[in-house]
Amino acid sequence: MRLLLVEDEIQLSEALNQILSKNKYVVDAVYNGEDGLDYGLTDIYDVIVLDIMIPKLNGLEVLRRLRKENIKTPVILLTAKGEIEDKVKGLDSGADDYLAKPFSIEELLARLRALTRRQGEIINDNVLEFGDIKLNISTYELEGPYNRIKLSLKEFEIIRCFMQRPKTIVTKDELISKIWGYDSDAEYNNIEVYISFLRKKLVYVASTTNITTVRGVGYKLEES
Amino acid sequence: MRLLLVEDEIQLSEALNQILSKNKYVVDAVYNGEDGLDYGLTDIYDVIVLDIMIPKLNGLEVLRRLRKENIKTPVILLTAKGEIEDKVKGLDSGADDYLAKPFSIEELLARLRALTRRQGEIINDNVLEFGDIKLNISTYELEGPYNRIKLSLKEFEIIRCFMQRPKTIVTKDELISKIWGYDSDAEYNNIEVYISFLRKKLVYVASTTNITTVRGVGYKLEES
DNA sequence: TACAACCTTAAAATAATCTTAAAAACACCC
DNA sequence: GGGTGTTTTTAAGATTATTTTAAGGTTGTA
Repeated sequence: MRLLLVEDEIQLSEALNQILSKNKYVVDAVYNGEDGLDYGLTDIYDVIVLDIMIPKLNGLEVLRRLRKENIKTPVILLTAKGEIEDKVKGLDSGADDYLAKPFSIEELLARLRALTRRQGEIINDNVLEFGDIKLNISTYELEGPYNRIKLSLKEFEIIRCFMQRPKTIVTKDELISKIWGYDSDAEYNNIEVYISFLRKKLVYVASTTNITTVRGVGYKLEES
Repeated sequence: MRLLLVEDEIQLSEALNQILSKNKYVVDAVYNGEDGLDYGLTDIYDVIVLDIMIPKLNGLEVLRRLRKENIKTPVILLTAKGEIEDKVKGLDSGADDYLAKPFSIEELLARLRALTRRQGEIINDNVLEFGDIKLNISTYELEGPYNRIKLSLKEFEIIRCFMQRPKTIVTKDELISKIWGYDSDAEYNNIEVYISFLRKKLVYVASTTNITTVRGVGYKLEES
């Protein structure tokens, strides 16, 4: 689960980074609005934690521009006390949630869980499930009815995309920008190779799910 | 074993720092409540020694907020004589132990040992167990079915991390921040070297457990 | 049938990790 | 303080897993 943290107070940022990392988020921390926007635009994050009062470009502006560019990543805004009512709640800022400073870490974690859960996955501690397969987020292992097998990093990231929104099409471009980076020049064939690897492993664990190809578009994970 | 020392009297702080360091604690010293809270929130410490009468934010308040943020690090409160009865013992402050000034260093060390001992998973007096190996916390010895061998400090701390939560992945970054300090610039290769040492010692004691590597992520301790 | 998209496989390239040895730092003892 | 043994760090080459590339085969659709 990739998380972008945009917070200029170094102390707070580092504390949050530690705690979030401990809670299995892969955290990128930046310290001003400009960087926040740049990073956010890559669309590789599952959730963004965004302070409002930050240098160079304030949080609300960052959020507005992200939404304008059609980035739908869930955002939690961090606000100093009192800021919420006036500026934020009033306008439809496009945020998914707010949290007034000072906040409890537990509350932040709870809201993060809520936000990331709503994206369609069934989370069980740190396991992603669909049909008869389980993907262990912390061991990178894929488990089926009769077997379990280790996945490489790329294999893992790809099947994770599928399992986050099963039965829906994931395009090749989406996979490339999510896994290789948005400015990557990786070839479609790269994906095809990994899809082939993954299909073999799905057979190996004896799953009834399969990755079907949607010609000209991409792939989706289904139960057969 | 990482220790946070929150004490504003420079003389005392430095003296304690010296002694604690000599007793194998990795000490971070701060001199007021605010910093104490910030550092404590990072949740990287195994124990916190916290004076009550300190500037900016008093020790009890620091403790209260740590607990509110769900930081469970054991805390020893240092109190001037007479403070205990009134303020501390009465309220459920969340402290794990108290020590009235002036105290003997030996007493502090004893209580620290007691506090840090109670943390492990399967503890038998001061032995951590998993599979067919035992790790003696006070002698730094690793014991397997057919042998026993002394570990160096770093070797000990690393395998201790594994044995506190066996079968789960411990990342390299986690190990570095836990054992070398969170702002350390130790290289991954350091860990790799120690993992190699530890594997040899696991073979030497004829254990069936082994440290498996999860490429790109970290290591975990397993039974084979 | 022809073409484009896709699949599969093996090999080459890259990157992470392992292992060793030696240097440096540290602790201990006289 | 100097010598000795231990621990930690650094460095370099070997090993292994992963990722990329490339080439030829297969499939679906116009």
